[in-house]
Amino acid sequence: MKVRVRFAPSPTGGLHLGGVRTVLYNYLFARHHGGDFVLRIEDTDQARYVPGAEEYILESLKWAGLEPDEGPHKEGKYGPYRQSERKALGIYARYAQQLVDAGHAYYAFDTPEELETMREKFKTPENPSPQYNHTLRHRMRNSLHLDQDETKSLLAAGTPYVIRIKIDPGQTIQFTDMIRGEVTFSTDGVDDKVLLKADGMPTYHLAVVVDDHLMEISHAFRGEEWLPSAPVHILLWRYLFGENKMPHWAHLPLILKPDGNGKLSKRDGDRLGFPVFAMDWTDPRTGEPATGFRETGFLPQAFVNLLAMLGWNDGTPREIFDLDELIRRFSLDRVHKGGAKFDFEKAKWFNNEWIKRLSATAYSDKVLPLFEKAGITIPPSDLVRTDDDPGTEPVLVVSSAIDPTGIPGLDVIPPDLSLVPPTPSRFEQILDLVKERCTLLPDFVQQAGFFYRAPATIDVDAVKPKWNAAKQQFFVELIRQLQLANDWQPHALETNFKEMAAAASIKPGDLLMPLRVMLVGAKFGPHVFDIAVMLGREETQRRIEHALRLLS
RNA sequence: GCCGCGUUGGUCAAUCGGUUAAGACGCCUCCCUUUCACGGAGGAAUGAGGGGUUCGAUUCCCCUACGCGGUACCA
Repeated sequence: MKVRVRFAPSPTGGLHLGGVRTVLYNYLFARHHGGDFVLRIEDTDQARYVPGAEEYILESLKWAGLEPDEGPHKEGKYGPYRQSERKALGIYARYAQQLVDAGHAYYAFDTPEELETMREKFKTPENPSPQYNHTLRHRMRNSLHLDQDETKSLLAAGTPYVIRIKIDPGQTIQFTDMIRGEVTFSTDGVDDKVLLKADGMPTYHLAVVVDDHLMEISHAFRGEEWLPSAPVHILLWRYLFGENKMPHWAHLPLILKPDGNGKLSKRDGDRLGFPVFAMDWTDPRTGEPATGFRETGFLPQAFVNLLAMLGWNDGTPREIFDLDELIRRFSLDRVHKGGAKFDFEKAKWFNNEWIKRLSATAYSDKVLPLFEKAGITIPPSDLVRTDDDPGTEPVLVVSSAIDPTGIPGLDVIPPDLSLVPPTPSRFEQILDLVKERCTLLPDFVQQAGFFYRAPATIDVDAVKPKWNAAKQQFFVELIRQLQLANDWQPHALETNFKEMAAAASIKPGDLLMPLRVMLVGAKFGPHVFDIAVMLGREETQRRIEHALRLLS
């Protein structure tokens, strides 16, 4: 049987971390088994529908590199992929009717107000939320309780109704969850869930079963919060298509908030200062904004990597994986049962790892706009790659991300020479120079901005206390020497610098820091002679001269 | 309340009956580096509680506690 999995979000808002992880596990499973990954839009709740959410979800998946094989954006032979459109085709009503005819479901004419009244009336301290079930349904207005003629005339009169599943008590429902093993429920605890709403839309319960069948889904992954309603779905499968045709279920653990307990929510992100959604999202109805991982400066590789490790591991101490490697190694039996608290510090660590491992050529296009936003213009000549080959994908360059042996700590360079990276542009060379200092993409502006803009302020306090005439004289001489230097390379500059220091009888260390502050403006950055080389002769001289004026 | 699921350091976690209970993040110390990082070496820190089963339980079973989820014409 062909492996087919689906992600079935409802377009009600931004795509949450947990949602992306569900997608990821779907995707990894599908790819691992050579199967299909389909996107199905569960837009059956008209009241909660949010325009733009579907597009947002799709774009998020594209960013993360987890594009579905089929979906509303890419029709396959199982379409349409929006449940509202499937409803219009009469698909769900047909199956609901089939259930009614077989005696497994019934019409219920109770209005929302009547339901509310019922809940109030039967509420007790022992049973705070009475269910519409075998103990109560005979007191309600439904075709089980009403006599046939009455039901017929109600129907004929166009009275609004829903169709509910008829759950018989005293049965044990059991199934094997791929993550949790045997799970058992008694039907005593499950209510007569609505299958078809008064507006003709199916509820999730009907839709998930019908569509999983029609779309030939072989394995169904969803969040743990769905576990309690699994018996309804199993019964539906039994009544409609046969339990033996049912997909294998896997209920994924939740992603929890870092402090305290409970599901991670957008609120927690706002409160603790980290993103929860994949990309920026503004609710079109409330105007409420939320920041995304993308805009915070995460690399999609890191995002996917960290999400994969939140609830799964390959059994080795290894933690850095690219998508291909995850596909190769993913297996459901190594998915955790318990929920995992989200740790933003660790998330940032993953991002820094990926920034370091990749060549800047892989993400310079994402960093460039950040410089521009900060008012730093990069000259076009700095963006040119000398041997620019538009056909080369500048992605995988280094490293331990590719480790076919699986032996921890053993880094293997990929033998695949077809992935020769392009020669970095000057801008990219600069990014490569500072990347180990950056955990989020915007950090590059702080770490490399001085290459393009002379420091607005110079940390003279770091230099002034130990400043003297001899040092002043040294730097005046240095400017002259730099003018003469014919080998403009880090090592040559350093050698020359140290010789000068020796000649002036000053410890090189006492001069290195001042030089750094002159060029950078503060005490940070890569090796100072790398900076000078990158800056170029004139700019280096200019900055030293400028600083000298401030110091004298 | 009822039903279900879960519970190894602060966090992510390995272990699939026998280990000095890995590793990672974070934290601390030191080294490297006359910057900031990277890197390297160390350190503190873990099996919720109680019963069983067993020669032996973190591991299997039961109970309790705690947490989470569900209990909608929401998904």
